[in-house]
Amino acid sequence: MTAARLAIMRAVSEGDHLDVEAIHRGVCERVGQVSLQAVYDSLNALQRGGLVRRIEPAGSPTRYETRVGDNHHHLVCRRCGKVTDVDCAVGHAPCLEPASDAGYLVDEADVIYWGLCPPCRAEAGGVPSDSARV
Amino acid sequence: MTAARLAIMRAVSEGDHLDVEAIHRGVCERVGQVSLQAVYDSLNALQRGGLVRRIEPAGSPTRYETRVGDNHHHLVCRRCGKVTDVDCAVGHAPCLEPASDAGYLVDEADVIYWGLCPPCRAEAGGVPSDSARV
DNA sequence: TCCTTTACTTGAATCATTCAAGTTTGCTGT
DNA sequence: ACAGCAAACTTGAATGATTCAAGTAAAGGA
Repeated sequence: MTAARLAIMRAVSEGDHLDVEAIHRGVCERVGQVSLQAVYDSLNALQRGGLVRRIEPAGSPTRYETRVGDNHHHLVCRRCGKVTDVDCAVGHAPCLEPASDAGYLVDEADVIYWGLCPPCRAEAGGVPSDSARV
Repeated sequence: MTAARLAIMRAVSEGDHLDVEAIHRGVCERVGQVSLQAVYDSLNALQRGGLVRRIEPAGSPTRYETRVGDNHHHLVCRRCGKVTDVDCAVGHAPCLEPASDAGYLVDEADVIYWGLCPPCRAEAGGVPSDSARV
């Protein structure tokens, strides 16, 4: 566990669901020049080790958080991409076990709620024809 | 609505969560040479029109299905990428509304159950050290 | 101190998807 | 029938996040 990796952990835990580029910037601010690939490499290692969690919303770059080990989900803004944590809605049973598992050995349930975050909602609210799509 | 687009609809509805390349192949078999970009373009149009649904599991290319309008989810195999439909586990309330919406205007809940499909499970089952990761 | 492993660097490659620009097609109104 | 127009399609190039490759540096164990 090196200085660079500690800086990555700090950047991820102090940031709010940052993407790799943002983490890279944060790390460089703290410990000087670190290559982007080192950040990719380290994040993969940290994820394998269970220290960070990956969030991969469709159509936007991967993000990372340090809240691991619990069963929580995410709200993702369709407009700005912001990610917000949500606790699991239903205890944990239905979230980890589908109605029928079709023979699958399920080990994780990934739940993403898509919508508009408050600021984007306010901006889009002025244009009724836009929000009609919802 | 052209012949090419009808062929796309047929390929998607007869296939099992195909990706764009597979749809393209299916379309070409039916109606002759169609460009890949036409397929991308048409699939986007069909999705905007609500005729097909997009499934974008992290780390694998986008897939399409024609089962739209209902609230169902997906099992995705970590090993081979196969996608299988699952009905919603809990009525529909918790699936469309998170415990706390944090002010978001939520319009969709995306649920993916990750695991191993039966064939991959059988193959991986022989190596206990692998399944320990689960 | 030597040796092996892990971390890191630079540079190039990959791959799905989109952008751009121009051409063809098919329909609408006159 | 025909001009005009929008949608569909084609080819070719670009984008961008991520990974691969190969070599260097640093760190820890014997």
